Amino acid sequence: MDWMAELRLRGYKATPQRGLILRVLEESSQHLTAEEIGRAVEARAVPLNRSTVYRTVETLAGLGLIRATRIGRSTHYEIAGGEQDHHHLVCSRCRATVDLPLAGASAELTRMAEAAGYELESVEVLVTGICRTCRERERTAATPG
Amino acid sequence: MDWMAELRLRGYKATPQRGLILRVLEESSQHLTAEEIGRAVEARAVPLNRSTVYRTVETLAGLGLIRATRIGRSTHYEIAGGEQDHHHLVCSRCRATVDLPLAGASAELTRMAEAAGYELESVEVLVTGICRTCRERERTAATPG
DNA sequence: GTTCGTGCAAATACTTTGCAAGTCG
DNA sequence: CGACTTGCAAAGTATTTGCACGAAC
Repeated sequence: MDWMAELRLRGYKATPQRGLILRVLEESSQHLTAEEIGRAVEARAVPLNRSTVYRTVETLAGLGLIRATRIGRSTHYEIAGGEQDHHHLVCSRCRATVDLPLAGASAELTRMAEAAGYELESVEVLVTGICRTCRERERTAATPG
Repeated sequence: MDWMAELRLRGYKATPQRGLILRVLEESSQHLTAEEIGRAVEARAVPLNRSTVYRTVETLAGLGLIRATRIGRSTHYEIAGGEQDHHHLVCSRCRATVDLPLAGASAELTRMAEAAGYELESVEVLVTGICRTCRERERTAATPG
């Protein structure tokens, strides 16, 4: 995706910072925090202020180019690729996260929201559990010996 | 519910602070933040340090007596009454929150989590929308004249 | 009397804001 | 050139921690 062109097309300035943040998110295919985005961009030898990260992700989320998700105490960002209705399964120990492709999950939710008089905006499903790795680590640690 | 007895029964000290926090949550039937809990207790003329609130809600959540939910940037707490599987519909404007009784929502999620190698712990569904009041206020505000 | 819990103060993590300087179109 | 962006520094909000005193059992 040519992010620079996309930004200009929408009437936003195509700055190197915006391009880098989008590229980093695109290549990571992960949910990154503002801090992680900053470090990833800086790994490319481009200094990037955290305020800029925060302001940029807000702008990009507003444009629908990226999606924000609160996990634990920080907000994580990811490229708003194809599947709109995917959610997150997070390990409560190590924070490892996998996506849950929850295709039709919001159908009933929409109905319920409308019944409550709300105009639906977003559905965020956050499932927590313990991943296999952490479970095995804990089992091993618990083994007497 | 006799919270003091419940606490002692489980081997925890039954302090007035714990009792008050539980009572406040029970009576509010709302999702309160740590700050709101503190203010509500203090409204009963009992000073209550915020650290104590945070430590207490963590303890009580660990005991399963209350439930924690992240809404926006702060964590909200509520009495862990009957319906385990209820979730939240929040107005993105005024933060008004209603419960969504999502009975069987986690059945499929459990299956998916297990398929991913996770042992399920919790399912949190956070739906945002615009409540009727806010929509009407905005419509009125937008009316030319 | 011991152990656990609380208050206080300071620290931490995450995020937001005001303002001057810099860049894009 | 002018509007939009960035960097910097400082502030703000939410939460956590160390420690000494105090309360519950």
